[in-house]
Amino acid sequence: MPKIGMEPIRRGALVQATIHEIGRAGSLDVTVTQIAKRAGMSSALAHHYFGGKDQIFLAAMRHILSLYGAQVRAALLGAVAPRDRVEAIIRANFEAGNFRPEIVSAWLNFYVMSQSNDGARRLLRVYQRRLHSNLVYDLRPLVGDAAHEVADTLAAMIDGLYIRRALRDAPPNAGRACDRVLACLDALLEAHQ
Amino acid sequence: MPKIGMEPIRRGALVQATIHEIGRAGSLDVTVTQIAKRAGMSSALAHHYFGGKDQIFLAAMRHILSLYGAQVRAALLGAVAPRDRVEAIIRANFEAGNFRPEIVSAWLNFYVMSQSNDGARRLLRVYQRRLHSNLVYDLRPLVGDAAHEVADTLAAMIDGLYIRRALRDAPPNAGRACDRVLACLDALLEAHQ
DNA sequence: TTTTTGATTGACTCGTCAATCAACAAAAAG
DNA sequence: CTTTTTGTTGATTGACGAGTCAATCAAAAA
Repeated sequence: MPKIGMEPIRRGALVQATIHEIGRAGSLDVTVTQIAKRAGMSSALAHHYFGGKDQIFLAAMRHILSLYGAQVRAALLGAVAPRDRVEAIIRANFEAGNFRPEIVSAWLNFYVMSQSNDGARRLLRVYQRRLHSNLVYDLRPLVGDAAHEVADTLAAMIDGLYIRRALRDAPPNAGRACDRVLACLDALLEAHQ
Repeated sequence: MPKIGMEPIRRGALVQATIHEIGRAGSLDVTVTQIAKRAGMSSALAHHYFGGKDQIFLAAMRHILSLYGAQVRAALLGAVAPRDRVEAIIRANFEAGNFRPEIVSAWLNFYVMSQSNDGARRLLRVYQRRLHSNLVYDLRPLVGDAAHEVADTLAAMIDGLYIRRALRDAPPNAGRACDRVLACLDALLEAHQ
């Protein structure tokens, strides 16, 4: 069975399995053996490819973030006017997949991890900066110097709505939440002329 | 030394030590022995009084929540008009102590814990419900049936701003964040007549 | 004074888990 | 047909940590 070119396949399988297991457990209390088993290999192989448990988690999070980034970029392709672009960014954040339980679990644990792990902290900062600057870029034509302020407000709302999914049996306000942010956006735009 | 009536003192010391250690570690990867040591006793005694690690964490979180509740109640004493009362609730959430690193750490870990621990889930739901109903009570005279919607928006912003403190070296926008929520509140009130 | 009772701990058990390693299998290279 | 490279695992190690228990200590009650 051992063919060549297994590495990317194994890495991908481990990343998928990690996300799945984190979702199942709701925490990072997941053993490398569990992850490896779900990915169809031994724990030794997981260590071989990733080096350690933290690396596996970071790889999973990097994967989630890259999907997220692609969604935002895709959403921005069809939008031209600043107002539409801001809406597109917000909508991208609320796309179906992003609120799956495993993804929410991963995010919550990622926040915790970023408090003690340098790699996670850097990664989180990248995400926050990118969201912020994306928003500011299109908000500036709309509200001028208040762009930073409005961007922070919107970003906080987006993150906050994630937290409210921490309760497993949260009400099914999937797109409802998105509309709420958009309503807030309109109110803020109005307030700044 | 063994006198009578030690229990409440020991429990209090353990709760304090737990909050402190969670802040130090940034995660729940804290041993009962560490906590007990900081509280000036053996780990066996911690188990004796609380029964298990989870119970200790929950007690710490209940303590944090009770302090928070008291702050909100105190803030509401001086406010009469609905608009002022809503502002009081928001300001209470941003009071100095609530954003200390240990408290933020405790909250982040609490969210994670609530995904797998029933006690934590119940406790979190209590907090969310109370904040929501407090806000709705005073928002209804201001915006009518939109009160629920506005309350959710404000609650999400408050929670979201907590998350942004996950990065240890977050910018020192202590009261700045509060003003941002208030600005959003005004914009939303305006939007709903 | 004796007994009871709460406070307290050191030592121990039992389980878990990350990480390592030696060894084996198959394909590619020479 | 050897040698090297890549893939793969079972077995093991070493450390750590939650929870238990029997035993000790001192005050208070009888």
